[in-house]
Amino acid sequence: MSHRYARPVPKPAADQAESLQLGVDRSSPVPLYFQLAQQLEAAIEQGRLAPGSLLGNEIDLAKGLGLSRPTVRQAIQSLVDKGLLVRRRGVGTQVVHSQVKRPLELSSLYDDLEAAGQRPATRVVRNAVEPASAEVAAALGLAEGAEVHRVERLRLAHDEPMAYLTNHLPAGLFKPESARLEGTGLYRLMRAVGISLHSARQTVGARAATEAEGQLLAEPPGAPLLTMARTTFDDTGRAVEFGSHIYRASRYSFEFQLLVRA
Amino acid sequence: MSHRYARPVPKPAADQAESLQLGVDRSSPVPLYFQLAQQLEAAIEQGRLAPGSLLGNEIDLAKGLGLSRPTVRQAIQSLVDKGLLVRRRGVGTQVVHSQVKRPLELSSLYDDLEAAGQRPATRVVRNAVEPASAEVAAALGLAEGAEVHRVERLRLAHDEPMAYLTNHLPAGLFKPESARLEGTGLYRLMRAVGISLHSARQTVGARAATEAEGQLLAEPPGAPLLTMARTTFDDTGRAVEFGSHIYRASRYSFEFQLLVRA
DNA sequence: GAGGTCCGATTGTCCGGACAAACCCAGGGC
DNA sequence: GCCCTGGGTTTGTCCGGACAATCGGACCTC
Repeated sequence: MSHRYARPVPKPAADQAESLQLGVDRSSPVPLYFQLAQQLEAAIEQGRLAPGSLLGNEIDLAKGLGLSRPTVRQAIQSLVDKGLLVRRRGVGTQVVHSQVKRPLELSSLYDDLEAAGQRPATRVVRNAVEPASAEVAAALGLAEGAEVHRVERLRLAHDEPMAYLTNHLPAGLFKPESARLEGTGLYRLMRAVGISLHSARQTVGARAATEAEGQLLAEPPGAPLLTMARTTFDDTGRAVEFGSHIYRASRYSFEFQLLVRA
Repeated sequence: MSHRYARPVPKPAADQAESLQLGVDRSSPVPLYFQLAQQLEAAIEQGRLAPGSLLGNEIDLAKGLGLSRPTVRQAIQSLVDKGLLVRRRGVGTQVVHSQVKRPLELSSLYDDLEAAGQRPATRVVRNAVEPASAEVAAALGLAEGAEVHRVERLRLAHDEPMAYLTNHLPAGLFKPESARLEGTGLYRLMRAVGISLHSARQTVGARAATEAEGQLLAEPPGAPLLTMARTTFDDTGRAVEFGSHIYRASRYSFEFQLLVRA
């Protein structure tokens, strides 16, 4: 008991570039820092880089890969921003050991369900152009009475109702066709026509189901519903979508990851 | 109507460094890029930089400030990450014009209420050390039966119950004293003793109130409640807190901002 | 043995430059 | 009038280097 090696992980940290099979392809159009970030992320997810272990120092890593230090730093920084790595001056960069998943995408319910293997289906209940109500106009930044598409959809999983989705889109942005809405999510359609979704503001609450809502979702009146209202903006700051949705609380909940801002 | 100037904002974009009173203090210990970022952010918030307007190009900006381009880029990038600016190659950097607020802090209910001027109050109902249940142990990454602090609090605003908060903390991390919990939020106490909160995983749902829960929150049995379960991690990835909370849906909802990952 | 001090290691900040890629607009060709 | 091409502008990527700030352990002193 005379000797102690208290270092968290006394890893020799030799040529990680080789031991982790890191290496970049300079003929690829993919940026070098991005290639490196992807490889590191894969190594972390597959456990080849153990949680808590130290990454070799930036200078050696750069030398081993034939890159400059700024490029290596850019790669590491992108993973720090994702919450996968933590840097400590004077110590090094280590892998966070926790089940950090994804810091909350701007995701659609459709994609969520599909990723969970839930066989999502959509029934378009309504799809029409109408003048915007005061609430919708305010959310979208339009004049009251301006024309908007109104889309109402029932979302099912395994043939069971999950949620009732009501969306409003400024007319002229693009025309959501019912046939396509049945086969995929709204966001995927919007991205497909070149709208680059950027940010969203959303409110999540709960309330008791009305009679009509109960009918739609196969719940008794008064059953707790999860509500979500969301306004989505493109990268110029224009509001491109306002949705107000209700979910069966017995079947659905929101799960997400938060990162503290530096 | 023969001439059209379709440029979004045909701003001459001369010496913005002067017109916006930008300038850095090289004797300050605050990093240069951070000083610049703060000044730009202030200019945006105060409207001196109008939404949609173009920032002068990076090279001129750097020259005007006596900084290098990488430093200016670092400042701009930090604001892009916050969602305040958008870059377009070949075009320039422009201010997003939308009511982007904050991309969701890891905030405590206490701070939220205080910020809203709601005069929050706390009544500590229970504060004891006990063995961890299976659920708590799993959430905190401890062995079942390991000692944990269990804290139950009733949170009021304007003397009305708002939420009932149940938290579990690994014993030995720090001792949450009831007297201090009455005066502030749990997160503030944890930060004060040097625990650096880093990320959290949370689930938001809804359910009907039980008889006992209704009593606590002054709601009838069966009333819809908003539920939130959260596990918080420090920057080494250790779980430092697990909370499972219920909110009166009639009085409270979650509101937050999402940013799309690049 | 306890405490403070020094020092090597590592990341943080900053510089100056170079070329590539994407975008917008004007001009020319049809 | 319409399409395509070209050039100028601006950001994106990458390099190599320099010094400062911070951390943690080793060493020395008392």
